[in-house]
Amino acid sequence: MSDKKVRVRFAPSPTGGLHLGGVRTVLFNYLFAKKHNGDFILRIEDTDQNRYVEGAEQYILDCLQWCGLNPDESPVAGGPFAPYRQSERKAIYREYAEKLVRQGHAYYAFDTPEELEKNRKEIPNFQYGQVYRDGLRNSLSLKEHEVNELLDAQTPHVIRVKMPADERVSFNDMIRGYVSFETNQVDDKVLLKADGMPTYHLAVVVDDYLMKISHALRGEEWLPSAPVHLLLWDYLGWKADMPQWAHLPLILKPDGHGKLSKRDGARLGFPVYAMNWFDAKTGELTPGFRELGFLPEAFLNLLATLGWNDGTGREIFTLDELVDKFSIDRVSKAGAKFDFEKAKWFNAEWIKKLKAESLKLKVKTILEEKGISIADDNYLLKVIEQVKDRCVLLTDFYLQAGYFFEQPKEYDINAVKPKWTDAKTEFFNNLINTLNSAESWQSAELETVFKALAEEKAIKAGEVLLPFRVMLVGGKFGPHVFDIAELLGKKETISRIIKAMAAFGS
RNA sequence: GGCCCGUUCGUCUAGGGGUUAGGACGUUAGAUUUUCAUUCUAGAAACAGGGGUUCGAUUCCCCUACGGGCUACCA
Repeated sequence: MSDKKVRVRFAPSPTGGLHLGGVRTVLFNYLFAKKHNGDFILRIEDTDQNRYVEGAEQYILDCLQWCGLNPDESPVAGGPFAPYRQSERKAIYREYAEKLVRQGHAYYAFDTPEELEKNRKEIPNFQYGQVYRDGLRNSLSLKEHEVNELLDAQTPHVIRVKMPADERVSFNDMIRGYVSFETNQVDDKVLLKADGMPTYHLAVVVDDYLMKISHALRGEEWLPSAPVHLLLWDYLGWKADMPQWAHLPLILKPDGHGKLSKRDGARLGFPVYAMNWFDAKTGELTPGFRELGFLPEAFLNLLATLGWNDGTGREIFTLDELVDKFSIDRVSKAGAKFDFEKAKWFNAEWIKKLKAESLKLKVKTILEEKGISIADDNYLLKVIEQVKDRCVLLTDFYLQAGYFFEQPKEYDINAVKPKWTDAKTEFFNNLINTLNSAESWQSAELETVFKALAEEKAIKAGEVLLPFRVMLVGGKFGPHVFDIAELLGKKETISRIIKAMAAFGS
């Protein structure tokens, strides 16, 4: 690593929710920056007015905050290179685009979208570049006075980069190694749109330069446009300051093939966004990992190990540990299919790993959303400790912990009824009395008392254990019954037995 | 179609000229838990194909196949 300060950026466009691939790109940028004591910058690419969605910027900020990947500089945090919203930097881009035109590396193009559309339809393999640019309406093909007239008349136009002929552009990708392109194959990308907004190609170069970005980590889908960016860095005279590139492998659909997309979530039954995203334009709600019950620690962890590993076989890492272990040369080249089962495993591991105290707030929220009010935080802590090993998602706490706070609304009758006998009725009636007179209320003692009574009534403990569980819990699940009874307390336990007896219809 | 990138169990991956090709998820079987889950043990499961180079190739090279990405006044 050179002694130049490491500065990386993530530049999402506020056109929708934050995708899995997006979060992973942020994460890798963040890890890389922090690993080298550098800065992580958030820039907003809000230059596409057609696709811009109100609220998306805030949503992205919220996602990053949920994940704990807070930027050092951003439209909100501010910073020395403000503004960080590209729409607010419009004038800057125009200046550089015009400079490129003056240098002869870019030109004005007056073709309308309709004309271009027609060409694409009629000419096979049409591309605005080497082969066809002379036949189109631009400042390269038109006479100077014609161009000036068009410009004076405020004719809508774009600025396109002029790709050179017969050159080979190459660079060394931090992940892929040597990559090279033939300039003849690359088209003259639009740099500045007719509305004066820059395209990604111009903006990324100008902003990365101005914001002193040292390393650019982005998705592999950007690889084909890398030569455009490389050339721009060169033409603008900034070659020496060009960041080092890294193109991250894509996250693919778990079935079939292709890049994971928003639609896949609904189709395959798992989220593809970090958090719920409500699109105000379409009125559509796309579910997120957070609301499904994922811990941010697990979410980050699973994303980090999708395409990266530390070489030891270890899979569970905290964010700090990831920062410590991260190394760009251990990022794999091949795309990874997303596996929701493994994602859930990560979450289960994290729920087990985290202390009840760390889970408390989130569990409390989930229970309260289900209408369960929590009066005693200490009690909640004990409950969480009891059940957290059996939860895969945070939302599982409703099923696994809910009965500690309210009596079962219904019982798994089928588990009890067929084997119910008068002897059992008698047993439980006796049990109520026994428990009523119990002096202490400890799990182990309750178990002793319970079993002694069973023996006295000549009933196998196993015969009444399950009914007892169903009385307290409502179903055939949960921790050790007597631990549950202990937590529930004397009064509540007895009350549940009485209530259930009635429900069992005995 | 063109260009670019990629290819180890079903999935995520480790490895790397000579290995019983390792781990994890999932799966199967068993143990423990008088429920369920956890936990534990064991099992099945992979180097895309063809040519080189080499004493030896899954590993290096080439070709093919397959997969993916890009090919917008979207990012």
